[in-house]
Amino acid sequence: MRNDTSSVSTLNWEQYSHLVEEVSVPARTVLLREGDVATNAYFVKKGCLRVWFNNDGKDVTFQFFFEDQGVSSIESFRSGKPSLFSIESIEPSTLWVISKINLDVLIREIPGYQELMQDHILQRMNHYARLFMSHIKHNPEERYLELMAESPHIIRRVPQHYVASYLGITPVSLSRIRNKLMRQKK
Amino acid sequence: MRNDTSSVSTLNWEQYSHLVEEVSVPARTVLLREGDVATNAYFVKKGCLRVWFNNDGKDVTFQFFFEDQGVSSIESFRSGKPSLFSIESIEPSTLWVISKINLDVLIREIPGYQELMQDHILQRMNHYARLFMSHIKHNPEERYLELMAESPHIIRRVPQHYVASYLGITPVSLSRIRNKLMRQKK
DNA sequence: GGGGCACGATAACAATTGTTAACAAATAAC
DNA sequence: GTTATTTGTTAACAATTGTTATCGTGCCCC
Repeated sequence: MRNDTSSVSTLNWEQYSHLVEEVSVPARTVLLREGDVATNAYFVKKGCLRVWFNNDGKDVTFQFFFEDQGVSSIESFRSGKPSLFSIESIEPSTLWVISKINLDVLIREIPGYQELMQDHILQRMNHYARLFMSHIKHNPEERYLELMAESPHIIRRVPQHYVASYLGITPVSLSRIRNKLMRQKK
Repeated sequence: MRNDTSSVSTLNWEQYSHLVEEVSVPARTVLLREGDVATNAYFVKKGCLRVWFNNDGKDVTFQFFFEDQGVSSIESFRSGKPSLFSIESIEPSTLWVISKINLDVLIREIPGYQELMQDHILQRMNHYARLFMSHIKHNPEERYLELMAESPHIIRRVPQHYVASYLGITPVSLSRIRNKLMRQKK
């Protein structure tokens, strides 16, 4: 399996308005369905998204996107093969949508795109490496505390059962961990 | 924390013998100690290495390297800052060692080094992403079975307690999982 | 070949997590 | 406003994992 969701570096999208379309969607709207071929890339203007795949009938959420982040299935986008995951809105969201064809134009228009992309991939590599290392060195409670410290916006805006999935535990277990931490705090 | 061990793509090291030195080390030899600044990069000719860091007095092993793979702390190497992890031999090993200065020369001599590096980083990103996703979708037993299927050489050559650490569980638990799988097989 | 060390299996017990189900509370849909 | 749906909490029980300790084996070193 190849995983490669990708947040395109911050750009001033307004100036490329001839190539991108602004779209508003309600909460829980699927933008790309697992198994379909990606034809668009998205950039979050307002709201948030999650990326997930089906594992024996259960959602596994492995990434969240918020304002000023871009997301697409690069692999499906480039290869034309079915995407291995779905992209879905969590909150009602406003997005810039760009088609594959227009993105190719855009790439030629942006100076230093290669370098942007290189930096971006290096950043993502470090992100995943840290996630992996967090899992082998911390237990679920510690991972939750780490997430609270490093990404409080995720805790604040993402429904708890998606956070549980992201932490690799069940919603019930996360609820218990929160309960335990609350009791300790008092 | 920044994580960036890196296996340089396969190269014919013999032809660069004026820049690299061949060194043999016994098992359990530390090549780079956590906290020290990296001055060398290594390439495994024979044997295997592990990369680990100290977490509250306990080893956490998060990567293994075998024949024809290169390893260094790129970050420490580039920035001159202390390395966040140690590199240590598991088996008696023969390595090609290259100094920072000579690597810079080498980089200029290798045609298409940038592209090699780009590919390499993309590969590593996918590797870490898969490791992370494996952790949130599988339990320890499933992860062990996956490791057996995808990296049997790790199971074969790496001491079990390092494998346990890599899987994010205790040696005792891994021993139980193996015992359970053996009993099921009969 | 004796002594230490690394490695792995197992036992006993505590702690955590998964599973299933029932029940609130909040939100969305009509 | 009433009805569904989604989300979160809690309980009860099973299963798994962590912790600590003991034991045995194999290996290296002197």
